[in-house]
Amino acid sequence: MPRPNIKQKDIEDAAIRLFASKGLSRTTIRDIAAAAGVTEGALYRHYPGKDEMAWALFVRELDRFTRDLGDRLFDPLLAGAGRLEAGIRFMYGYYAEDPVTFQFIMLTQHGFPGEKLLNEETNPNDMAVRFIAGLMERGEIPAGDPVAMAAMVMGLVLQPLVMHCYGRLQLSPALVDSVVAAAKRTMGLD
Amino acid sequence: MPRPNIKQKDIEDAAIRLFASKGLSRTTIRDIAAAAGVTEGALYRHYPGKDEMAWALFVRELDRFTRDLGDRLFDPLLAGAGRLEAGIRFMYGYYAEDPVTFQFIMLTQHGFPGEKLLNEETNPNDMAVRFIAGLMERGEIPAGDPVAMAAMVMGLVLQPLVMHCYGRLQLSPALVDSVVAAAKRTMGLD
DNA sequence: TGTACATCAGTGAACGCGCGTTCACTGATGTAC
DNA sequence: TGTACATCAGTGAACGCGCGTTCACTGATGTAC
Repeated sequence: MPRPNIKQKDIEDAAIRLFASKGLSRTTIRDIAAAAGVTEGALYRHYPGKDEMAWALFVRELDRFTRDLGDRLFDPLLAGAGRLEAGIRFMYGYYAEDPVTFQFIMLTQHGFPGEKLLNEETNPNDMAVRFIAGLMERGEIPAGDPVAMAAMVMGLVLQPLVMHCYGRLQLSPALVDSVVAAAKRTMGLD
Repeated sequence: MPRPNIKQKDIEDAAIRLFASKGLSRTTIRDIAAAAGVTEGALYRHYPGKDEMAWALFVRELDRFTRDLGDRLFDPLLAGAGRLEAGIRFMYGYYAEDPVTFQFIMLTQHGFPGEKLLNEETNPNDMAVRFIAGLMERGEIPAGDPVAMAAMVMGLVLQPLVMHCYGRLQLSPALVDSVVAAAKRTMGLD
């Protein structure tokens, strides 16, 4: 009856989609299995359990996103303003291309129990802090607390995307332009 | 054995505290009852169920916060810059005074199923949109999309508080000053 | 080339725990007379 | 003032469903000889 196949990707795609839309705890193993066209036991061929799967997918996607963001924020061909702009455009492009994964990354972070992530070095916040600290050290922007500045800029950049998730705000090239401009002004890069 | 008393406040305080720290779905009725020094059934004397209690508390606290925020953003004695500054200082003061409730308001919103809140008119986002739209109409700040501007400013203001929740960022008067300055610059109020 | 065997993703039914909820009860408080 | 009664917050034990997880199984694929 069963014809072996590569269902793992189906399971992971379904899990990310459901986690992103319903949240970790309101998504059940049965939800995922049904959406992937698989029985419940199949999940346990690839992951030891639901929580482990969620965490593994979260880390995988967050690492991928953070690494690509870092490529922009530390592009050796660009100066500070260009790096910031490239980083912001990357984030908005990523969201436009794969909103489900982006939402998964953004909204499920608060859903995990012990703050496992916050010790890691591979997350967008720490990346932004290092980027800003570098600019301050080289005198490209006024000195200050890089952690505070990173928080303000990340909030400014990401909140419009959150509002779009909730259908409150339309995305447009003009919006991205205004976010870039506002971020530059906030950092003192204009 | 039982001595009747006003345990309802104990239950609600415990619930808010647990919801804020562990999230809605990882907080159980037994957690709340134990923290409030009450048996599980007591909760059902005041609310029809767990979800209804969580939602009622959330709406109550969000309404209170939003109303007080509105008092600052529409203070007839102040102009635009003063209103913005008063609103931001109110939010940081509220967080400093009652971080548990603030965290409950900020972080549990994503934990509810159908986006019940987003239809309401009594939430900080809509308040900020109306505030900014008013400034644009009166020409106090450059015209633009008030929804987009509200998202950017709210993100800029709130993200440092989120980072403080996670122990990443210290709060200080200087930080609040820099947030106020950055918000004014973002809105074109300087 | 065919045969025997190990591997392993997926099945489908069952298990059992944790959770929200229920319910008959208790006893303190307030009120009518 | 005392007595009878309604009310109602809180008790504590139990219920039952939904959930994550388990497990004996199936059958397709790859490999050794």
